[in-house]
Amino acid sequence: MDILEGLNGPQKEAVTTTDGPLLIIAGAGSGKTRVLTHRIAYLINVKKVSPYNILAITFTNKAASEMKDRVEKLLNASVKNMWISTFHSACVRILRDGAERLGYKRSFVIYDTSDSISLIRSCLKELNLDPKYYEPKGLLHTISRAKDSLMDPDTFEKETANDFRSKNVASIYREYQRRLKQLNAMDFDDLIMKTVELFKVHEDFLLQYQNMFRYILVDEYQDTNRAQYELIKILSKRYNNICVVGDDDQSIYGFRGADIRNILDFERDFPNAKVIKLEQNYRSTQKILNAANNLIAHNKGRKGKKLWTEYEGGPDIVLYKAEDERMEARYVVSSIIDLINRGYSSSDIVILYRTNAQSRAFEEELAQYQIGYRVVGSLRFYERKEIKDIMSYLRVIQDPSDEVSLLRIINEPSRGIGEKTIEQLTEYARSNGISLYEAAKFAGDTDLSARQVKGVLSFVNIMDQLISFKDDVSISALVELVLQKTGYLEILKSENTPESESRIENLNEFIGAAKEFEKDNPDLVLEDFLANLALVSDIDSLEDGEGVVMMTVHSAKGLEFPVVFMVGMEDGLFPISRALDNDEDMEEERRLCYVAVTRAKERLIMTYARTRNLYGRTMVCIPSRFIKEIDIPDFAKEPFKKRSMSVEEPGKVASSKEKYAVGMKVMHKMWGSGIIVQVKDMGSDKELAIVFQSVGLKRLSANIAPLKVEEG
DNA sequence: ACTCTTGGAGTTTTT
DNA sequence: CTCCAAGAGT
Repeated sequence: MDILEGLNGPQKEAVTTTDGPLLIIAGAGSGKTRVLTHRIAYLINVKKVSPYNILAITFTNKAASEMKDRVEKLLNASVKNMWISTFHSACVRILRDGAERLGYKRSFVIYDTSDSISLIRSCLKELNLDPKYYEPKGLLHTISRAKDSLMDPDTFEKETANDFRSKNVASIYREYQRRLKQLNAMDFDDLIMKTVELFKVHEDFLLQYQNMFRYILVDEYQDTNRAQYELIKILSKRYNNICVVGDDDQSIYGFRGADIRNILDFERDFPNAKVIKLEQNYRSTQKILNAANNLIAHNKGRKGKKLWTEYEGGPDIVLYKAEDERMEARYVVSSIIDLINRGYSSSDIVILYRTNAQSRAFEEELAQYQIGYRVVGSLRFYERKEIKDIMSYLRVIQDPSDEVSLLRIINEPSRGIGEKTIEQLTEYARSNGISLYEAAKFAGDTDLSARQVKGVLSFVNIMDQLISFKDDVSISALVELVLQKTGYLEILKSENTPESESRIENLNEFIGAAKEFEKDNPDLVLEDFLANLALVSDIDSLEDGEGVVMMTVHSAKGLEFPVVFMVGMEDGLFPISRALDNDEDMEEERRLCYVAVTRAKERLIMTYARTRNLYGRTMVCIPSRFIKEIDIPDFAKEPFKKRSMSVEEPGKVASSKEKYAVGMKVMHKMWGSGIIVQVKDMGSDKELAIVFQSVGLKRLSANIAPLKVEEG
């Protein structure tokens, strides 16, 4: 098979220019992933490069596994051991190899954001600083940015202002790093920073990896931060075969430390670099691309490119002015009903907003008309309490000296171990130079009351038992044992609320993830599972399914939909108020808007409201400046039938897989649990009458209502 | 140690 | 308005 078949001119050139620095500017929908995967295949099949000499880096696990799949298909061979991974996973792999040179144990644990925040809280306590004036979240952000720029605490102290507060922030950073090392832990930013440090200090170690990674590819280069830039710069220095792919117009993570200068200055940083632009778009109509091109032309800090397509036709872009946010939601939902009547599937449609809080009005309106929907990413899987709890249990089983995790679960579920008890145990641990967990074992020797000792020992007993099971049972079985022995599951079951049910569901999903991990990696153990888990967080990322999709513009990056609604197009909301008086922020907002526009394949509908309730006050809004900037004569006035709320022809709507019957218990997304009291046959659909605990009797369509049948 | 009340804040978030 | 976190009260 010819690897170059079906590629356009610039794409071909991007695939075959294998040696030397190469920057590929890949516009939205220009076949970027295609180029990357074909390039890897070309290196291996045509250039006879060993797969082990290639390092391909992406930003998300999803992107990495997608790339792996596609390369495997192209090569018709497994690439399981190839280095196609995220920055973070690649660094973990390197650090497991070299952490000992930095004074960490090979088995270091990875802290996620909330672990880091708890640790900062504990540092503040240690330093006697008030969390009111030193907000842990803000501190983590500051520290994180420092690490993104490769500033250690000493450099940080020198580089920042010489005032009292900054000095304290520097000492918090120093204390935080000291504690992390003591706990044998690294946070997300350490993974990159420490890898760079390792390479800078140990030349032999660096040489080994430089020789290994003779060809380096980086995806989403516009989103790299300083540390990531240094990492690839240092790794590619010997062979100089560095290919980066990105779109400066889609850099939207500046607030997380992404530095757009990395892509803008690539040619300066890597002399003799070749630049290839991919401007032909295979996704959207020309009308949508015109809007995108017009908008982004208002940015100054960019390389400049113009997307084009062979698809000239397409419907006009729609602009709708609503009286307020409720009317906005009504218009959007009535348009959705109309589109479904015309044959679109609900899953073809996405509602994009700037802030998560905006989803509410649309959820309510969609639920009212029984249209299924999915909200993406407001609360992520690994941030849920029950998942954090089970993860903490597993971490303590793996390493009882992991104090942050221990503190999280020592009284979860409640066993009467309160603040006082923990304080005394910590004191005992300090004065005897032992870990908190060991101190708990000796609870009987402390001056705790009999009741306190009982609680602590019952916890230690359960944990010791679980630890003894660790090496003998599978990971998923261990998870189930934890849930059972600690009584965690039982307590959730007895609560019997929609909330507890969903927690149980999440825990089952977690067990499922553990089983999958065992299947994919039969030779790996709990330690590996935990390391993997800290980095794989988007278990509930968008899967194929039915229902209108709702998400922030940020989470929409990389996705495409036939129909895109961009809502809340008002100055102060999008662009967000904080960007109004800052040119740099405004340009990032504009790029964000560009990302939103370029998600649309066929139809783009923008809406704004004249007034909007914000924090209980009614605000008068002005239309987003981006609407003017898009400046196209193609805006249609009233393209949809006004408020046609009835669905005469269901069109291509969700088919109900479940069979409903009177007496069944069901769960509704909005209204919680209810019981079916009547089922009416309506041809291809069924009308269900359901009595909900929360709202009483409702009549819903079986085909489109977001319902789940409860067991039993 | 748990529950209720009050107050303060309220973008985005691939790892 | 509405969600959380910290403080007071039981």
